[in-house]
Amino acid sequence: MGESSQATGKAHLIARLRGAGLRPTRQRVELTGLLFEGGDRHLTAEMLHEEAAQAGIRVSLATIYNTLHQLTDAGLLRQVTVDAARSYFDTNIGEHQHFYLEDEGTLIDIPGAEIAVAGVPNAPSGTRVERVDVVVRLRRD
Amino acid sequence: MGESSQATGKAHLIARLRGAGLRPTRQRVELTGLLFEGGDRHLTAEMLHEEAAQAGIRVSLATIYNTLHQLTDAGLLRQVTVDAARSYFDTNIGEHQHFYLEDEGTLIDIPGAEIAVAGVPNAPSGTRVERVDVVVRLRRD
DNA sequence: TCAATAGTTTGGAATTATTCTAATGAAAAT
DNA sequence: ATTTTCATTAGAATAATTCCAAACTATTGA
Ligand SMILES: [Mn+2]
Ligand SMILES: [Mn+2]
Ligand SMILES: [Zn+2]
Ligand SMILES: [Zn+2]
Repeated sequence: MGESSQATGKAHLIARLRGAGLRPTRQRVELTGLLFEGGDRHLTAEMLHEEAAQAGIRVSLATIYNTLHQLTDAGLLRQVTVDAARSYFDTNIGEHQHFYLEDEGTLIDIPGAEIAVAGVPNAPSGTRVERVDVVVRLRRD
Repeated sequence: MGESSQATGKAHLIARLRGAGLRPTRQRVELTGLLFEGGDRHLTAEMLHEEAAQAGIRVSLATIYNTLHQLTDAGLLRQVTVDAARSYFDTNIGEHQHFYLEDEGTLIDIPGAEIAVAGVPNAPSGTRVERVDVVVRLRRD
């Protein structure tokens, strides 16, 4: 086992990308590594770009956006809209909701089992519910 | 009663603006007229600008943004973030939630009495809950 | 193994919502 | 009526995101 546990998942990452119908390019493998190694994360395109640079990975911002959208379309990421200024991508695709710290721009998961929404009226005819999002907005006190 | 019921509220609008600490300028009076005469509405800056133009009111987009933010800060409007591409302003400031028709970009109110969120964990220390937003995202089926 | 093909990356330009600026205009105060 | 304070505006500036066309790379299948 010459490789650190960080690199352990490389084959898995490639399988993941293939499963999503995406070619496992150098960029995609490295980005999915950053995204999925290390637990649940909420990050913007800019944040991921920065993190990649930090890790010595050279990827264009266009590729960051492409990859985030492709992974989202494949169901491996979820896009979270809480701030008009920027989009967050969530590596946790399980059922859960969010605290949003408006002062920080930080998202915190609320496990889906803990929170419940009751009394949602029937969806207007011709439509179906795609998702129910709850955002608990927080402010420093 | 020479004036149509549309114009009836002019004095009221002026009082409303004064109450918010805003000078009742021609533009603000006309914009608040469009906003608050005619029930609950959800609209973007661009939509309001267009509507003003339609009504023969000449207002710059900068003033539209200024006014929407001032009214929001004064608590007469509420900003709704459901789409990364644009900001909606809601003339209904009562407690309620929303359906969001993603295909149309349309918001529909869900009365606050009908819907309930249970099981929200305590806010992290140092923070307080400012608001709990529920968005039921709909898709054409 | 090696083209041929289809899909990917990239720098930089373009787009779009929103904000900023500095000059001009209007409301409130004196 | 004058002065002072606040508001409006055109257009420039910002910032997130998307688009583009050229250069690259993974995959295919001879
Ligand atoms: Mn997209
Ligand atoms: Mn603002
Ligand atoms: Zn999350
Ligand atoms: Zn509403």
